[in-house]
Amino acid sequence: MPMRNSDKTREKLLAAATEVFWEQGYSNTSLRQIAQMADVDVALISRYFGGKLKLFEAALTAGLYWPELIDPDNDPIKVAIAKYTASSSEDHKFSITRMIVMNASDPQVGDMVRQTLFDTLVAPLESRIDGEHGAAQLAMFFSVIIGASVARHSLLMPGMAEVDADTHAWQLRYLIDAALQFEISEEPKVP
Amino acid sequence: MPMRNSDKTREKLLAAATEVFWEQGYSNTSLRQIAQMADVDVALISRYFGGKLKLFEAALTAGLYWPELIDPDNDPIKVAIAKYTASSSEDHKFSITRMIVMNASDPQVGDMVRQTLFDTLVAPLESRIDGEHGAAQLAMFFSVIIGASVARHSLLMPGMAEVDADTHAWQLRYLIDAALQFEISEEPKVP
DNA sequence: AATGTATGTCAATGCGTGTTGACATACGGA
DNA sequence: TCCGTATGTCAACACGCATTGACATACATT
Repeated sequence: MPMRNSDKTREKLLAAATEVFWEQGYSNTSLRQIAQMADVDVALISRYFGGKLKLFEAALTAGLYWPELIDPDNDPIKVAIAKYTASSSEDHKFSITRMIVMNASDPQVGDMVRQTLFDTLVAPLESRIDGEHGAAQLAMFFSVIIGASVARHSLLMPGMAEVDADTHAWQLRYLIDAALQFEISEEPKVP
Repeated sequence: MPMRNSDKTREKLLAAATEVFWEQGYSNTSLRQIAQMADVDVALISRYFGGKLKLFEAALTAGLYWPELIDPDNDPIKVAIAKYTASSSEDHKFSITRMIVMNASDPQVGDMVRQTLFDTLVAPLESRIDGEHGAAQLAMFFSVIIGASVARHSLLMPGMAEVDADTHAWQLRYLIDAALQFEISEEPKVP
């Protein structure tokens, strides 16, 4: 009793793929699992998307919440910080972590994930940063976000995983602030 | 022409397993690959180690370079920082990143990886840290190391991946210094 | 030298995977 | 109403995987 709406089928598949790919990574996810979750036959995935890799590619961009954080009309760094550390934090909390997980989970998709990360996150901010140590500050900015996100949500590091969202936001903004004030000094500050 | 030295065989298997597990993670590594690298029959793995999971468990502790960083006779934080950011940096550079990769590569081994991470890294420092914000500082300390390591070695973030070791060490020590000076203030510092 | 055990070799098994093709059915246009 | 195409269903394939058991060989002990 097939009803003629392949678009709906495609949407269901993409939705299921986005959810499970972002949660489990690439190689730990099977097409049968996605198909079952979408209540669709497995064969239709290869038919409609052309294979697992293509489906992953579609799910990668579909599940990316970060573009909302980039506001080209304002100072991008500040907007990103404000939005990330504010209410959106818990909504987007997995976005970075999942990105890391997906990048790490399979070398086959590593380049793809990294490229998407750069295009949607780093590049928009890169042209706006200035100053002598702008590049380093930007890298350290992301480094801090990545570390905090992984420590909190993936590694469940004590002192960071169990605290409430506000406390974590404070920790995060403190580190971000430090990262953005970085400049190379004569000697490292830690003995 | 089997020669009677099963210990040697076990060592070769463990060495190969350590190398490839730490590089590729759990589920992306096959026992056949390990066996081929060690020039040993696949069946001996299950015989000697009792399965893939047990072999991974052995390789996990065997490949951990971090215990060297913990010196119980001195201030552990400072020793860890000094050793990590100094010459050992490039030797151990992958240790943290690989830990993330292995943690992410398979949910089956996530708990094991995390437990090992805590037992060998966090716990030894945890009892030594003091002050009101000691726990948060420790978490942020690791958070910074994780973020910098992943950004530099796994995500290849521009501004952090292509710089030389000394420059990266400076960035790292700067962030560590900031993390250890953290205390909750009235208002976040970043507008 | 004979024997039993430790060690290594090989094949087979069962399972899950992504992908493909043959077939069936419902729909839209003639 | 009839036909061609779009959509869905099902089975099978070829592959790689971890694991197991039967068999062969080298060694240590007697």
